[in-house]
Amino acid sequence: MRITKEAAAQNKARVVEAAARLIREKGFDGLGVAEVMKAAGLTHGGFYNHFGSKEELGRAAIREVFDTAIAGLRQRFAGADTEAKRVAALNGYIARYLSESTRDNPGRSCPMAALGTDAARYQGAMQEEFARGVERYLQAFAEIVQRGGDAHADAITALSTLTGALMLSRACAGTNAALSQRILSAVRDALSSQTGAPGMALAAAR
Amino acid sequence: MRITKEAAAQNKARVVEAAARLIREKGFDGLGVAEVMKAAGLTHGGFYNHFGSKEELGRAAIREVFDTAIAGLRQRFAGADTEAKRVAALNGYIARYLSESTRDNPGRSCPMAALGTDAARYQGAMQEEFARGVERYLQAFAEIVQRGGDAHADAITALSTLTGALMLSRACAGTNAALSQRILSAVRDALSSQTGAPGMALAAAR
DNA sequence: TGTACATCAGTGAACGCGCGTTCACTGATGTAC
DNA sequence: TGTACATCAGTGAACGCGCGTTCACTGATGTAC
Repeated sequence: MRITKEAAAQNKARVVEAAARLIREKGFDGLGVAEVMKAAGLTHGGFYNHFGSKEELGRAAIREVFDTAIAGLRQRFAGADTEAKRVAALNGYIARYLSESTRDNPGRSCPMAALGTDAARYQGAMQEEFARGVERYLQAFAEIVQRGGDAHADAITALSTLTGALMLSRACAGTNAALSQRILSAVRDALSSQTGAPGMALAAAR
Repeated sequence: MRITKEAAAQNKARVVEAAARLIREKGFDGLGVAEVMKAAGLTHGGFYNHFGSKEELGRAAIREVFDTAIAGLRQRFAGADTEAKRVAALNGYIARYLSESTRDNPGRSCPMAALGTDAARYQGAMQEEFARGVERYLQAFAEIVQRGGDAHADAITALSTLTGALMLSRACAGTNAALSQRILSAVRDALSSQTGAPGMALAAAR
């Protein structure tokens, strides 16, 4: 039965949101069209009223995931207008990024740590969307987090360390809880010890 | 037609080697049983003479991948018995790990950077095998590369940075060559600037 | 050391399940008059 | 503002392809005597 244009747009948005969560939890290959539609409260048949293909949904989900992540990043540093506040926000960001809670909820956290190695195999539009997302996230991170020095290079190094650590921590979580925990705390300590250093906050090296 | 036991064992080894390359290139889901058998010069029907399931092959491939990687690591530092040689080997390792050549040949390089986010979704035996591999690699890395301080923690931080950078560099390679290149060189520079520091070689922070 | 038979690695066709995609249908919405 | 008709979001069955897995078969190897 036909529904309001507005209702249809909301349905589509819910499908994209569901996909943004599920793609991080299960990967693009592990995600089913029917499953996503069900998670959005719909049946699978109507999928192609909104998307030309599963890949088109994948692309929309990747954009959504980066949009959310970047918005969250900006919000975390929104009020940090003094050096002290900036350092506090930075430490909070690190502690949260490398927390058990984040590790155990990939569906709600960093796109790069959840999809990074898959993304290297994406084709066409999905590959483009992911690369654009990485660039946007790095850009936002460099702008917000850093002053002086080569901000972009520092942002790259810091994010590499963060995403790598979260990814490795997740890979071990199910079977070696101690190692998984040690990865989180080791990298947390390493990065936190730098946030106070003037002009090189969050840079893993300089 | 029946063949020599020895020949059969060689065939199985070739299948595992092919899988070890292909799983890094395409991921476990993207890898087909028939494809792996063909790459090993066989037909798909005989697969179940060697393995109980595709997952069992996956497990063997993951072990093989880590075995190869750790052997390569050990070899690189084999003759480094002085501090100067150790620093040189370390710089060589970093330069190679974060090279275009490595980036463009996932099938022959680091398991963690090629499979990390997939591994977080592995189940059962594959998950265990991967986690064991990470632990073995970290152990080898800590023993070989580091002296003094908390070697294991430093190894974790350094490897997180390396795997994260290689992964991100690959995700951008197809669509944003400049960014991909910048990721490699930024992290190369950041890590290389530390290898000479006494007692904290390769530690991203201390 | 030969000989006869059982074993089993490899082959290629076939099965069957999952999943992306298509399709006929429904009925409320949007629109033309 | 009503009215009649076309549109189209949503439904659920069905299609069809890919791929993991199974199976009957082959013939050389391994083994029992």
